Amino acid sequence: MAATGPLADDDARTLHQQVLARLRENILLGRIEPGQALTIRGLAAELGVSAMPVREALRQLVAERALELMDNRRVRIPPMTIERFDDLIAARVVLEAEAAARAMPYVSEALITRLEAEDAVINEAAAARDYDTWIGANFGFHAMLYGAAGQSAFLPLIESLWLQIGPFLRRAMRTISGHYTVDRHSEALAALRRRDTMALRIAIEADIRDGIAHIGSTLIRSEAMGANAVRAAHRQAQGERGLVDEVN
Amino acid sequence: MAATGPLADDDARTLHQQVLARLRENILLGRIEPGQALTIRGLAAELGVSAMPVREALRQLVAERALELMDNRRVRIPPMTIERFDDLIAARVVLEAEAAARAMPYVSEALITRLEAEDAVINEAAAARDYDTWIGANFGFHAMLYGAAGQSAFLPLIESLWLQIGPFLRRAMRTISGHYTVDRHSEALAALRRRDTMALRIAIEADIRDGIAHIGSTLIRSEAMGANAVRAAHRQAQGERGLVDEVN
DNA sequence: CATGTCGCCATGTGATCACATTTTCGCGGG
DNA sequence: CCCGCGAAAATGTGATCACATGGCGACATG
Repeated sequence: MAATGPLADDDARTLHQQVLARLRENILLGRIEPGQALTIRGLAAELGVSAMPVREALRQLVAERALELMDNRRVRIPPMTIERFDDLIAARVVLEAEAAARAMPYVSEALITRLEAEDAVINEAAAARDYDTWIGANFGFHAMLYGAAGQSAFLPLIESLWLQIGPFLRRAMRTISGHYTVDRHSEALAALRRRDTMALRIAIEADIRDGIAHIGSTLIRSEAMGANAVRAAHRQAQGERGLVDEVN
Repeated sequence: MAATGPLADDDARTLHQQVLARLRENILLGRIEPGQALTIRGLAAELGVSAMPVREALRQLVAERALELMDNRRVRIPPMTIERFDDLIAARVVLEAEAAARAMPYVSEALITRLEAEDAVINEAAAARDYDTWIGANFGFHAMLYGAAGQSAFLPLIESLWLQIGPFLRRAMRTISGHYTVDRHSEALAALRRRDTMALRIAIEADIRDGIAHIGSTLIRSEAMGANAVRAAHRQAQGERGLVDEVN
């Protein structure tokens, strides 16, 4: 079920492109559980295609670090470790703060309006615990901002990081309970309106550190401690901070 | 000739892995000219394999942004533009400075000795105009440093950037004449010995900006002006700065 | 009980082919 | 000369198959 059903019949793209897009989305949105079987023949059967486009798509996802090739030549969602998580967060902070600053001159009022609409979608999805939309719109918000200048060499790098974090992010979201609204996205939007690049950098970094970095850090360290610590770590996370943008 | 000859017979890796490694190396070292034919059947014939491992390797290289998939479904070395070049340099600066700082606690005296040896290789290769070794050892120096802690999520990102810059870097090297030794690597090594993280960050950034960013910037802006400006830009680059580490 | 061996099955890899798509080339006309 | 058209050639895509590799269970042995 890692492919979540067959491909549509009337798509003009090559099968490989369709398979790749499907799997990327499923990884980004955390729909594939770690440990779930990812075999070429299994995915091909589920998607209703031959093995070829699946093989090539898997190669591409390995290259993007969304999937990991193991010694037995199978692929899997890479397990999250403390060190890897810290690396991914640090890389997100330096790349996304820089990408946002570089995008600033290209951000129009119309784009700010669209970003606001996307932020509203995020907040609704968070309240409704619609994880697909929550992650998808969140990524959409960031990609929209960094892509304001059009093609950017930063975007594929950032996308690889999101793909790597996606499965873990969904699990981290599930540890959140309650509903508060401390909103780093609105701080970023305010910085954009004021054309304040430094404030934008700070807001993007705070968005990452106060969001996924905080909740994810709690989750991954609790996993390293064992299952019993999950509840204590969960209560700590709940008590300390607002939660909506914390999962960015 | 983009593959530079057939594969070796006694390699234990899968053919796909061998093809991928060969093509990655050739792209990183700038052995493939922009515009050079990259067809599946052509590469397969040159490497002495069937189309399959070549197809899969090309998919992977597209995912790493080393190659670009065009509308006609062919792949090519992506052309360098001013905007893209600026993005790639900025991304290198933020990622590599951070990766170096994170690696600092794991850098041993033995590693510093190995870095010094690699730097000597770079200097010899530069003096001898051995572009393969010059680029390869330079990348080796950086990868050795950032990989001091072992696996790092930064390294694949950085490697993608080097793959994207590689073909252009080789061309930029060819515009350099004369032999001076202003050495940013030795500044980085000095910072490592002193355990001075800020100085290391500064040295890495200076290495990138005073090196490839400077020469490459000259080349790409001259290309945007036209071929006649190449000589004027070339003389300017020669007159201003030492040249060895400037190509980093 | 633990360990090793063997056979079977699932899965990945590489080769090949047919078909789809794109490029090249030759010819004719203006 | 250039342009358009059609055919042939080159190239990419997807399907299929045979073989290689790895995992697992059953069985034998100490």
